[in-house]
Amino acid sequence: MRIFNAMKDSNRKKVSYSYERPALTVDCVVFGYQEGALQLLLIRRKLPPFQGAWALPGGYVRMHETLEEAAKRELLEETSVKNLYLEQLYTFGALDRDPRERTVTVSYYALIKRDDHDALGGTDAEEARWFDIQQLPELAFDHDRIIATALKRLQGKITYEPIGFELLPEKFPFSALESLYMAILQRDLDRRNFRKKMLSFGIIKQLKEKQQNVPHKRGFLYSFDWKKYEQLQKRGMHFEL
Amino acid sequence: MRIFNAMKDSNRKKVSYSYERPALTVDCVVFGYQEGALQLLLIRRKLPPFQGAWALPGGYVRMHETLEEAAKRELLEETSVKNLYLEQLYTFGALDRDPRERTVTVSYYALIKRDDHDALGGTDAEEARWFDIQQLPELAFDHDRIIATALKRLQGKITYEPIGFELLPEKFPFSALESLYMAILQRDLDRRNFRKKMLSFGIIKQLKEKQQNVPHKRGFLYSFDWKKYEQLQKRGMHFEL
DNA sequence: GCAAAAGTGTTGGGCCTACACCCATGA
DNA sequence: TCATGGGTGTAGGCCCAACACTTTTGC
Repeated sequence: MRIFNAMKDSNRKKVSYSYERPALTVDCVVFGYQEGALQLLLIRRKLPPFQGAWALPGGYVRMHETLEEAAKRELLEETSVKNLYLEQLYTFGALDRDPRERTVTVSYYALIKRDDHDALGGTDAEEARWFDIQQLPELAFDHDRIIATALKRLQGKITYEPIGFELLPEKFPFSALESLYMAILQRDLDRRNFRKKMLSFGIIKQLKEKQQNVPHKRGFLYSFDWKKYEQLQKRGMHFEL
Repeated sequence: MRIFNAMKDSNRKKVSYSYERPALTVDCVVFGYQEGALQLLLIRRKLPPFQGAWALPGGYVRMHETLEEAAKRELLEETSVKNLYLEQLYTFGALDRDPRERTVTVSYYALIKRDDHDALGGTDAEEARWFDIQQLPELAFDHDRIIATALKRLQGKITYEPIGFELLPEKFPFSALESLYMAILQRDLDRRNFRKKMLSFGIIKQLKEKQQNVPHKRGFLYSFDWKKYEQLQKRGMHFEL
C-alpha cells in the first residue's frame, strides 16, 4: 500500500542527496466505539512485506504536507474517514521496524463517532475493517507496539480531558458514556459516583428527548456542551476522572 | 552545525530516491537546575541560517542509529553532556520550519544534574551556555515553540512521576526539592504540606549528614530511594503532586 | 542580636467511596 | 410478570488547604 501510494504520487521524481535519509511515514491508530466495545480500524495489506496481514492505515509523508495533513490524507484515502479528533502519539524509529529500509514513522491516534462513518473502504478499494480491541489479528511491522502505546495514552488522556465524547454520537444516553469509560479504562466504575462527578463539571447537557424503543425505562439523552466547556476552561476549570 | 555534522558523517555518499524525502533531525531541550532557577542548555549557531543565534542542540539522524541514539550523540558532541534522563517530546513537521528545505524534527527533553556537568563545550568547540528559563535569548527556527512544549510537558510530568530528582544532585537538602518544584511549576507551594506529601510516598530517604557552611540552621540531606520506588511501583503505588 | 532557613501539628471542610431500592418499558 | 437498564441519596472516612512559632547557624 505504501509503495502503491508512493508510485501514484504526482510529486514523483528522481532526487538525490549527499547522504542517506530514512523514509518518513505516518500511521494512524483509529479508535471507535460501538455496542459497548472499543474498536480499532485496520486495513489489509495488499503488497509485501506482510502481504495479507492487517496493519494501521498510513503511508509516506509528502514534501508539501505537514505530518497531520499526511495522516488525514492517508485516512481519507484508505478508509474514507474524516472529521475526527486527531492527535500526535509518538515517533517510532527502531532500525529494523520496516524490513525494506530504514523507516521512521510518526504515529497519530484518532477518535471517531462510529455511526458517522459506517461506510468504509478507500478509493483504492482497500479492505478496511473494525476490530474489537480485545480481539486484534496479527499485525504488520511494529504496529502492535504502536497500538499498545495509543491505548495507554487514551486511557491516560480520557481521565483528565473530556475527549470521550469524540467517540459517541451527538446525542447519547448517559449509560453509553459510562460504559465507554469502562471499555477504555478496562475496569468497573461505580454508576452513581461516575454520574455525579461527570455531571458536576457542567459540560454535559441533558436534552428533552429520551431513548426510544428500548426494552426498559426510557432514559434522557445527553450531549456534550462545547460552549460551556470552552468558557469553563478559560476560567481554569479542571476536568479529572 | 547541522550541515557541518552531516559533512563529517562517515556514512556520506550520493544516494538517490524515486521521490523526495524530508530531512530528519533531532533536537534536545536540556533542562538543568541551579540556585533556585530552572535553566536551559543552548548552543550558538556558527553557520547560516540563523548564524550566531542560539538554538537547541541537535542534528541529523543517521541511518544506523535510532532516534534516541541520535539525540544522545548530538548532545555528547555538542555539549559533552551524558548520563541523563531523556524522553521523546513531540515531532514537529511544519513546512517552513527550516528555510533551507523541508525538515522534520523529533524533539526530546532531557533532565540533568547540573553539578555533574559543569564542563561544557563540545568536541567541535561549540559555544554552549546555560540560560535561565525566564531569560531566554532569541532562538533559531521554531525552537521557542519546542521549548514551550517541553516546559508544559515537564510541568505535567513532574506532578505524577518523581522525575524531579533527575535535576538534583545525589544528596540535597529538602528545601532544594521544594524550590525546584516551585521553579518548574512557577507557583508557590506550601512548605509544610509539600514536605508531608512528598515524604509520605516513602521514596526519599533522610541521610545522616547535614548541610555544611550554611548561615542558618543545618538541615538534613536527603536522597531519592530508587529501590524503594521500584518496589512500590510494582505494588501499584501512585505518585501525584 | 539579627537575618535566614529548618523543622514541626492541628483543624475544618470538601470530596471520594461504598452501597440498595424503586421505576418504566417491551416482550 | 419478568428482565433490563434508568434514576436517585447518604454517611463515614480520608485527604487537602490553611496557617505560625521555635530553633540553629553565620555574620
